[in-house]
Amino acid sequence: MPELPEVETIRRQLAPLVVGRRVLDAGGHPSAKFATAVEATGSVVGSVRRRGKYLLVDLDDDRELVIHLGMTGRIRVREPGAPDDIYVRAWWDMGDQVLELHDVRRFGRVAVVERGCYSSLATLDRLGPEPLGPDFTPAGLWEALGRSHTRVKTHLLSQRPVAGVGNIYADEALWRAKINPGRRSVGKDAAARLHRALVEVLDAAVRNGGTTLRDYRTVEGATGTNQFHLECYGRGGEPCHRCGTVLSRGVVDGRGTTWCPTCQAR
DNA sequence: CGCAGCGCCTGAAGGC
DNA sequence: TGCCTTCAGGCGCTGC
Repeated sequence: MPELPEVETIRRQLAPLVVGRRVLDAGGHPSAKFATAVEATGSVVGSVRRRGKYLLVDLDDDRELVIHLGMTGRIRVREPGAPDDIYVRAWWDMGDQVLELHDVRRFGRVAVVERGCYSSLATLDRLGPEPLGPDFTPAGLWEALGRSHTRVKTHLLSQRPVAGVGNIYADEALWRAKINPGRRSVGKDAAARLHRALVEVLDAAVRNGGTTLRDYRTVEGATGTNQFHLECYGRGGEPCHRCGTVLSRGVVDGRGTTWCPTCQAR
């Protein structure tokens, strides 16, 4: 599941391949989530940016192509004329190469919008600060968490207190910060620990090229290596690396969750 | 406006 | 072996 580190890894690889190139033709799966890919036809690609888990491809006519990878989305750049692949949900032909969104489960989506106008994309429109940028602060996180009584993990997944955190890094950061994922309020000290944990976990994951559990691949088709550094996610039933207690596995607001019942006691 | 609950998707894995 | 069920889960939408 591509979260911030995975999308950032993709962004870095994609940018030099497409910047300055013109979209000669484009198309998408007939569903509304992908059909608007065609609207980028004729535009020239500017910079490739990222906000949270959203890939933002600037176009030269004050518009931008927004791509979300959902659960199983992959970005590929291939030579034209390759055999059909039934899972290509959107494509942009740039002449001697084709940019593709490959997405088995179709949880991803594509949109072409006026630059910075995200009213049609509610989550992006109300996205929290970038966790690896200057706007993400311990005090700001504490304040954001205090505005809600939603369980802290669920709140993180909403993308509002901070951008780009999904199930893997939520579990990792909460474990590192020693916060129970089901808590409905977080004190100032705990918020500061969570802030630090999020920055450390996400920064390390970017340096490791993302976490590949099953579907995630870089633009070049490689796997990340961060899966070898996970302390909590996917380790239910195994001993906590801090205290040795067997990690619990359960469901928090419908999301599979792993935590240490000792380090992260209520 | 906030938020809980539901539906979208399909391959993999497990049960019998 | 093969069929069936369950699971994975980000996010948009609906309705209270």
